[in-house]
Amino acid sequence: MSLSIEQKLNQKLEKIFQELELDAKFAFVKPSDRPDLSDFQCNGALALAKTLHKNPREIAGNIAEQLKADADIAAVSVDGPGFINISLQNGFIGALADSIAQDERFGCEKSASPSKVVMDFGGPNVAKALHVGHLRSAVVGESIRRIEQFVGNEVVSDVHFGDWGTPMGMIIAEIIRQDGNLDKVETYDVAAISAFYKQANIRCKEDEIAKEIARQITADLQNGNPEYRKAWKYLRDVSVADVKKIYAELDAHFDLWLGESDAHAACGEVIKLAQEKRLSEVDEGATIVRLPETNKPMPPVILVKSDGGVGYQVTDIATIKMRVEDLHADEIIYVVDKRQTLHFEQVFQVAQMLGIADNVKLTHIGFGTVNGTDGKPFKTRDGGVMNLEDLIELSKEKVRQSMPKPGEVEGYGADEIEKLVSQIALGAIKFQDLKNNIGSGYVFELEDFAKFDGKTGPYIQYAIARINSILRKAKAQNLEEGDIVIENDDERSLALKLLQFGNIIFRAHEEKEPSVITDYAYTLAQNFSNFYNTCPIMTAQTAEIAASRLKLARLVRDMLKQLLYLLGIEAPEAMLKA
RNA sequence: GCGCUCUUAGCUCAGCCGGAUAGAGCAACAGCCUUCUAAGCUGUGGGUCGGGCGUUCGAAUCGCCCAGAGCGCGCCA
Repeated sequence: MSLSIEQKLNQKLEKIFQELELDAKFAFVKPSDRPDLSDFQCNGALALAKTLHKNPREIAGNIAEQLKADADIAAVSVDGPGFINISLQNGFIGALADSIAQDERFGCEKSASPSKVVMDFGGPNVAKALHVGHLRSAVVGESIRRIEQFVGNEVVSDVHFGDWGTPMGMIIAEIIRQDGNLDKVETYDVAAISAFYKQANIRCKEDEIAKEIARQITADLQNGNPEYRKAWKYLRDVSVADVKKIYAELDAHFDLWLGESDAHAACGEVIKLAQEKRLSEVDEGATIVRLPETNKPMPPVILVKSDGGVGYQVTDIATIKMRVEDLHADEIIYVVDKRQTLHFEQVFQVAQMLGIADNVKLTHIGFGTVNGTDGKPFKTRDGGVMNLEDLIELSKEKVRQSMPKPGEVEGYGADEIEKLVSQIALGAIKFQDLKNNIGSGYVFELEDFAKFDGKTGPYIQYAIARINSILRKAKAQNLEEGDIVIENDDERSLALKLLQFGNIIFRAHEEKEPSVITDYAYTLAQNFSNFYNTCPIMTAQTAEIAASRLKLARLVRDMLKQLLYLLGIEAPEAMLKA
């Protein structure tokens, strides 16, 4: 199994650092900031100079001297205050590229000690259509799920449906208010249920009494009222069915479709445990757990509300308990809005106090909100939030306009065209979201989700489609792959880029940051575009060059497809243009 | 009030456990299709990295102060 090129160079450096009795912590390279001077650089000498009180150039010189002896390295120089610039032999680059070209993991090893990771993302609610706010959780969550899986972890994803809170009581109350009873509940579809919820929402905002009724119904529902339970089950089932459709379209995969309600029994255990450990107390009618005061405001966690119902703090704690006991999770990753940071800090802390999270790593990946141009969470002109389905359709329509009509291109009927439209539109939407750092929110520009130029999903899909086209032609002419030979700059930088794959995956996994992959996929596709323009394959000067370039192109195609897969994006075989 | 996050090109964002000339996309302008898909490529212009002080041989990056923005702070989720 081969290593990424950085790992290879790091190993060489580590050996030298050890021989020179230098701290190997600084024995690492990064792609050069000055590509005009070198392929990679090591700044270790600068860092070491501080602690050793030595001249950085002298330290760098000693390291460089040793590196020069390495046959894989073409040139080493010490520049500026003590940068070590390293350039590689073309033969070395070609050989490494050859080795990853025959490996479906491109030289990226799986984790030696895989762990069981439970992922919690999606977080849809009963009776609420998914809107743009749900896009990030689904898209980011799915990407991280695939990255974790790729590095070798066993991942179980759970949608964690919002089906146990006050909104449930609000809907039921509203239906009773309008119908007099719950007899007609099972005749309502999602749209009707959603309409009830909207009306309930307005009513409860204006009317304290209505709110009180809703709260009481919620508590009764949770505590087992059979009539409410029956209606609730129907509402929940209808909502789940609806939401499944859109997650399927987004290609977000959930192994479990559990909700807050599934933690209800465990909630009781958590409450009991807290009492036994004397961690809970009753305050203003509610059962709470107080948290140690720090410089941060830490409001107490409410286990049981004063009306006897449970809120999402307990259900989340109880869910941790279940995930540890039933699923044997080593790590639980939550991909949830950044605004929930305090909530998760509280929940994690109580889980630890209760001793139910002793052997599990709890991670909240808080993503920034999708904002409007005013910097506030995105709203449509009428003040509502944009439906996810509407957003997707909008992007699709834009793609459709640039497409040939069904039948115009051989082999592309209505179904094939529509499939293509969907792949491209969703590629654009997901990439648009994923290219932003998770933590920082981004401004939602409607047009951006229907843009296909520049740093976009379709740009990468297009690169793949062009390579596919070459591969078809090569096959027709019986051109076969041969050893990779680096004979010009564009081939060289493309190959060097390809060799970073393992390192990129490692970073994306470590930082839980899909934008590391979008960046890499984009620059790789960019490197390929240069190669495409300057390095003809079918009309290359010699058969050897053609064979080498063919392998490079195929490798780029396979890698880009893999990268897109890790982003949850499909790669069409071809891209058609009207 | 307390706490968290943020302020980089006209716009949207990278870069941030200190290092060489601060990058990309979009937008603007100028070029490139008898040659593997122009959803592409090449080039040009565009920045006192919010302001100030400090630490350092060296600061967009670390610390402090100020200004501005967003978010969060017990019975919604």
